[in-house]
Amino acid sequence: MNNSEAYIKQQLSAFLDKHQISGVPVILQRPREEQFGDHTSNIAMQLARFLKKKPRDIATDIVNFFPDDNPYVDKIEIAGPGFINFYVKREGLYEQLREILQKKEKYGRGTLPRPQRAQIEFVSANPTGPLTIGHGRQAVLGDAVASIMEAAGYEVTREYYFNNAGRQMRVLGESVRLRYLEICGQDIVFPEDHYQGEYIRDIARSLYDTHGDALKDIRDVTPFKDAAESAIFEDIKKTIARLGFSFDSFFNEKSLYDNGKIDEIVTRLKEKGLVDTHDGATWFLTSKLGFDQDRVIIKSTGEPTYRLPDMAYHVNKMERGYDRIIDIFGADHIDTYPDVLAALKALGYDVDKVTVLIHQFVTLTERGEKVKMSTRKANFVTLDDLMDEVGVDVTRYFFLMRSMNSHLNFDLALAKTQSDENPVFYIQYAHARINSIHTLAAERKLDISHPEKQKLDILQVDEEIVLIKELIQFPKIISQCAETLEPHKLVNYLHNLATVFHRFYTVCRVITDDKELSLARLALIEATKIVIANGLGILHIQAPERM
RNA sequence: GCGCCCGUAGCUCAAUUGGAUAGAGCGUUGGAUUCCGGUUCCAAAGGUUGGGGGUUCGAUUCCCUCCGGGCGUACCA
Repeated sequence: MNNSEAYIKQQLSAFLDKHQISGVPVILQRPREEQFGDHTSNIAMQLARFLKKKPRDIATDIVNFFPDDNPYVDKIEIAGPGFINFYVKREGLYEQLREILQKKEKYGRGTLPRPQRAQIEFVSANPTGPLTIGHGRQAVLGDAVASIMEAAGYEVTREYYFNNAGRQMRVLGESVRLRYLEICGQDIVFPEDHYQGEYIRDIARSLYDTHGDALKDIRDVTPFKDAAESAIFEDIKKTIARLGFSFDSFFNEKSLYDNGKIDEIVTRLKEKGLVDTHDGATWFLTSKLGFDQDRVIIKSTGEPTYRLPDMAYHVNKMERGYDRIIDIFGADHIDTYPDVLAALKALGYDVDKVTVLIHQFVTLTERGEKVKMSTRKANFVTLDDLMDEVGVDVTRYFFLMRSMNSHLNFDLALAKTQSDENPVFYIQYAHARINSIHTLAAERKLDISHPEKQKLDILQVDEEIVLIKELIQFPKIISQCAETLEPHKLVNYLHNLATVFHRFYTVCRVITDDKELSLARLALIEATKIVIANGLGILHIQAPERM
């Protein structure tokens, strides 16, 4: 929050106190249109029912309540049905512009009132194959959410939860074993429901390279499974690293069995009278908690369903003492979490700490036709393939530019052809352009080492003022994104900022014979560069010096 | 059938969480550069926000109902 905003809010609160009104929030918004000023309040319309007066009359009272001379507000107008529009003094803008130049890479960070710890779980794909484009969306989304939270002041743990036991993994091991036997020269029948991908052959090949045919009589799939798991995991980690981040921890579901936490959940739920056994299975009585049906947590085979370890895992997260716990799931897992949360709540944990983010699918199209993606059938395009085609920055940008609860339509052919005119380059270009102006400034012997000490109030052209106003939104954007956990808003902001900058650049020549003006404009574009670099940095997208 | 998400310009998507004349990109059409990077800028055309009701000063946003699409609705994860 900047000074003018704080001042206006304070005055409005004082007005409410004077009239002994409570329960009406004082909210300032930034008007959509430039002509409506810098801040706007709808409070007069909100108060109409309390004061039993016309909104415009109340607005007049409020305007009169503001002292004539104050350090921040230049002009106040009443507009439309009763909006109060505030026009701030320019001195305040220059002050805030200077703040950017002083704080540099710290600008916009640390908006959280007090430091908090957060854990965020995402990707969590079992190691049965390379990451797909679908995983890519979640990986980039999760990392960006984590990074935005870090910028706001959270200490974030990025966690990957996986299960290396169970049916899926046995099938994987068996798939490798069969390919291995094939390489050994045996005739095999490869079942349709096994993993068809070429990477299975690669793993089998490397086993053959190190062991020859020594494993051909081993019926146990374990060595094949283990080899596949470690090879695939290594691959996944490489892909993640290429995307520009890494996980702080990999949490193995198996540990929950080993330390008895799985059994403990059943016992504790039993104590609450929420567990029953019939038809050979153990049931979680969700119908007692308002759900329409009970859920099996231990199958008649004695094997738990996914719900049970999920519950134990979440209890574990709770006990680690985080302030916030974020789960990111694809839309296909939408039914998994209500039971888990219900169990947590029943066991007395504070469920409000948990935020579940569901993102919709990536529908991949090729020449207008939908491509169904399945790891098992191997008709998928891997995340690495995508990065090979369009690069890391475009990949990240593409996954981040849309709201997560909107389906992402990914036309592969289009992504390739557009990769050289992608919107991400539009933002990066602004950054590179500024750098190149700085280079010229240095050649002209202009001293730009201390832009924060520059005289700034000669920046008076509309395009300059608009740019300043856009720049100083940045801290608020970060805190809003951290609150709503929506990275696409930061993306949209940066794109808009780039637009405002390019417009400024077209109208205002930075380096001219007027030395004082040149230095002021150099300071302005330095601030622009800082904000773009900070924003892209948070999204883990490069801000290049030249392109 | 039930639950969640979505439906906005030709296409892909936004919309300050209920605000003023619903905005961008791509595509289409027409313009701008003796000068700091034209991967740029300006302009035009393009809309009954899927349909219908309701809530109120005010609805793309909230509620109801229908239509259409996606994902679930397992003793798979």
